[in-house]
Amino acid sequence: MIFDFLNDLNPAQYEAVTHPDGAQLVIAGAGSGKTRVLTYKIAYLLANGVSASNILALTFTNKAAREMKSRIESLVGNDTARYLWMGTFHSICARILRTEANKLDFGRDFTIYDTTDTKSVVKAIVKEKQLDDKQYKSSTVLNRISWAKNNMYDPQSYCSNKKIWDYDRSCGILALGEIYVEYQKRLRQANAMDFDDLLFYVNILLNTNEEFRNRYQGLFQYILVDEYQDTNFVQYQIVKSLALPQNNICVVGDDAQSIYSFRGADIQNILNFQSDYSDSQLYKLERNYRSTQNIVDAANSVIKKNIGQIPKDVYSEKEQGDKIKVISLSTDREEASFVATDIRSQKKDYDFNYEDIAILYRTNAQSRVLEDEMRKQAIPYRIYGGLSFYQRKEIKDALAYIRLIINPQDEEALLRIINVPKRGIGDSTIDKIQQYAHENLQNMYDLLAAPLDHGISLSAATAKRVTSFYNLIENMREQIEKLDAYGMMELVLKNSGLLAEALMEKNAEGTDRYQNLDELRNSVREFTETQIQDGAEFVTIQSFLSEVALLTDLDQKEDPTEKKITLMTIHSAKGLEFPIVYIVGLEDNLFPSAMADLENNIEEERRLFYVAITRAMNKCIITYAKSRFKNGQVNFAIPSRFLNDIDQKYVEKTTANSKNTIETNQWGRFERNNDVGKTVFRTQTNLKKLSTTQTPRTDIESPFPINSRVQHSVFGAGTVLAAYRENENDKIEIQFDQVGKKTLLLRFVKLTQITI
DNA sequence: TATCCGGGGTTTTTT
DNA sequence: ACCCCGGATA
Repeated sequence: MIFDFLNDLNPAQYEAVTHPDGAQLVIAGAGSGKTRVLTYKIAYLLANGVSASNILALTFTNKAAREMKSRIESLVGNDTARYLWMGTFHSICARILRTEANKLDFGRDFTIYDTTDTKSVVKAIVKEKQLDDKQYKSSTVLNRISWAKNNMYDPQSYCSNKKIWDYDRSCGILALGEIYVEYQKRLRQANAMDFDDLLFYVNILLNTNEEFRNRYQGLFQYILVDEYQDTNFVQYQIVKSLALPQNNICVVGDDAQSIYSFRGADIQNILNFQSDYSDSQLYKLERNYRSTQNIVDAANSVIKKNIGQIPKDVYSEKEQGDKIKVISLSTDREEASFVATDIRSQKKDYDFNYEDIAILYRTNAQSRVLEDEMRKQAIPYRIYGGLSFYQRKEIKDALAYIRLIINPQDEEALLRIINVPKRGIGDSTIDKIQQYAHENLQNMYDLLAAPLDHGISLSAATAKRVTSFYNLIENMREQIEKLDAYGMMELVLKNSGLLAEALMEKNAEGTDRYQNLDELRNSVREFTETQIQDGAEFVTIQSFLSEVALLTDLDQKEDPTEKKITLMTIHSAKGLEFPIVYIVGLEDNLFPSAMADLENNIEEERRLFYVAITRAMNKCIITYAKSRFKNGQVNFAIPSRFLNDIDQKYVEKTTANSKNTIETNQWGRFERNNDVGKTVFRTQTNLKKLSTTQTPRTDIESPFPINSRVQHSVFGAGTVLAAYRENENDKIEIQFDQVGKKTLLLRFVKLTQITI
């Protein structure tokens, strides 16, 4: 019987899966089988004769899409799942735009600019407009532009909007509109889109192009959206528009797990779903199949502290399980070493495997210490986020060659590789050509053929080098129709000289780079083979590149034979589960983040904590450190307020060494009971050369009297020469005499007394 | 043109 | 501790 698989579902899941046509909201508590419902629902539609190509399923990661597809294939017993439109918003939009690019006056081989590219565009604009790059930091500008696009403001409407103008004025960034205009112009000239453009343009087409709208509304008869609580305004609009007119739309999510507001996600989308679709049906999945009762109950007690959610009652019928362990350590190093040691004992005493274990943290920066410690204790680990494979320099270089070959207008790619490997084309040469190109509205690439013909003043030797770079690229361009993706990648690696360069370097770094390039080559081959298996006749390098641009390292294939623990941020852990989860760094100003002390952000941080706890199936171990090395100096921390949010009856507290108290007096000396008498100073900023114009003051209260001798943990002894007070910030600067070879200025912060 | 040095600034989370 | 940039130097 083809509907046999429905027997796998519990009653609530069954109802959701077999919901008839129309709008449907599935509120799925953590671990309640959300993915299962989506998967089975699609299988159910297929079994009912709906054609795969008429189903659009939007997932949060590409990996989730892949896994779901293969699961569906095994449920329905054939490979029709291949024709599903399934992927992230970004990859689906990219796919649509490849075929519709001409409607927007883009070429179909447009490049997708990543953050590095967009940053560099913004920097160039700010520089050319002679704006202050402190005020107009590329990250600030890009955040703002991203916000604008996510809210469907094009450059014109951005500039003419009074509210936006007021806001930008209050931030002292009034030129933003102007930058946005120029930015968008540049991207267009480069035949490039950024991440936000992919969504933005699809929505533009839906709003303005009737033929387009009819085509895709007709194509997507059924729409399913995973993680709906993390959709932003554009995504909301796209879904809303595509679902018309029949509104066969099924959204799945959990408002308690909304953690992406920083990129525009609006929790209201899920809260308002029922009023947006008046005849929608609500389903709730409340039974958690993942975690023990203790974990579920503890997580519930945390999330209860938030107000304004869809009421639900998540419960587990698994065993009670261990209590959540909360462990206090004195430094971040000790925290890492505790975790490593504990992992080894879990593995030995309880027979867990490495792949059962994850360490989750709030910020990527925390991974460093953990990594060191894992290596020290010989624990195999896999780290996600941070510098991913496709972010590495050599990989980006190789891909930039491909980008330029495919899209000669791609100026960022050109700038990246014109002198990589070194071929004697320096900054001033590049500047001249670029300037000429911009002034005369020409493509930089076209000028390279014969720069002297355009009157660009270069020495004959330099011009020759430029032309030969042009010929290098042109020669490869000629092969693009003939060679498949793998062939092209081989050609690029060889002809560009990147492989040779890595090989020449006879150090560890060089071999590393060589291996990475080799891995890139392998991944192209793998890609090519998979596509052939899926029925493609000829796999182009274009298809590889467009895939890769939207890949995250979460999407990387993992080798199942390699058993490793997982290190990742809580954000990337969303949707995953592990038998044992360590959550580290539960300190105020870290988790919750220092950026989030405003009342409306604290709830999102708390949801993040909820997400972290609910990743755990059997054991959840939480740690915090009393001091942490950050930005080159020791910072003292107090335990996260979230620790108090957990109902203590689910918690077992351990202090690694409970006698270890730290007290600081208001000037940042602190004394430990085990080394009383030693005075350690907390410095707030880095040491810097004395360059102050301030006049020393003698009238202020200072723990360091003039001419007294002090001992610094790193810089040794010094004499206090002067003290300053910096406005009302309770900061005091002290000038030491020759420490090492330099006169140093230290800055101290007045601490409020803390006791841990 | 390439490389080296030093100063200054810096940190949330990601497609 | 780290990265990025600019200026000086080879």
